[in-house]
Amino acid sequence: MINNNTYFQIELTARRIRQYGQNVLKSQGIDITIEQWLVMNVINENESINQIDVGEKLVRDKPTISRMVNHLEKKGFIIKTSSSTDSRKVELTISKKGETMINNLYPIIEKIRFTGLNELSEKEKEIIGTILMKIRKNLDK
Amino acid sequence: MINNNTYFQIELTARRIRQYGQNVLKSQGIDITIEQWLVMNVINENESINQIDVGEKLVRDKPTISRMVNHLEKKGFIIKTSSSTDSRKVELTISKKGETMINNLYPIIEKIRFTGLNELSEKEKEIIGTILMKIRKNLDK
DNA sequence: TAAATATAGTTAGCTAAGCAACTATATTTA
DNA sequence: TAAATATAGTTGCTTAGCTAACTATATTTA
Repeated sequence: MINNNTYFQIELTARRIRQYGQNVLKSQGIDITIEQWLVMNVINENESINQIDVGEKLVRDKPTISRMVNHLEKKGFIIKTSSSTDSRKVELTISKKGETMINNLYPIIEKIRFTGLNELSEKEKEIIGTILMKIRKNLDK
Repeated sequence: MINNNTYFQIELTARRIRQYGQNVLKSQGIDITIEQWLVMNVINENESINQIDVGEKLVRDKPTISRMVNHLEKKGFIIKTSSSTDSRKVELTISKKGETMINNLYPIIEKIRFTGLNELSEKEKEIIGTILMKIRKNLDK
């Protein structure tokens, strides 16, 4: 049966997590997607980061990051300036509005994380991390 | 760090699996997506199934299945007829062309599955399955 | 230094997922 | 049985992911 397959379960769980998180954000009246939050968070933790580096941290390709960054800029959450030392590059920072959003978001994101994972022991988290990494390594050969 | 987070790893692994599988299919010159294959497979295992039931088995919503089914029909892999007992429903079956595709696909899909999972013991597969289910259950509360 | 190559980012085209609103047919229930 | 409700499927809108092809700027190398 397809539903017993490990791949299927990984994919299903990933989808369920995104869906659950999105619903929580929506229920709080917050106009941002989980993916957009991830980008915001990376920029927040890495002042003046460029798009390539955001993509590397989130393991997303260039066009995906490009569109998400432009989207976040349009929403006024981030500021995008051209690098003065290398004009191919962009420097991304969080705007005042973005900062406010992040401060609102942190506790909610923590709650989302907690909901799915609170019944997992540290040992279990470690085990699942190890197994997932093993799978990715096999696929990267 | 974001990359140590269990959610992030699940999502990343899911993406990597899809990506790897798609590349293998492409390299074999097979014009089908992993998602389309999943739908084909469900129809193949459940003669005359309708779209709602396909959606339930794959945990996808109605519009997603509707579009994928229409896509597969256009490609000539499946046949879609209106149910004679309930004209709201549809009856999905695999066409001759679809059957040929499935027969070609089975060994390739097995190989894809094997690549990522062959170094996992049965015990590990069981453990990861249990943990993933636990996460989903927490989110469904 | 001029030409070739590498890097950063964008645009276009595709598939898929999700939600909401819709049509059409079946079933319930008042 | 007529009206209300439930079910199956479709359409429209949005976001995201991927590939390929493109522009522009930097860096290498011949």
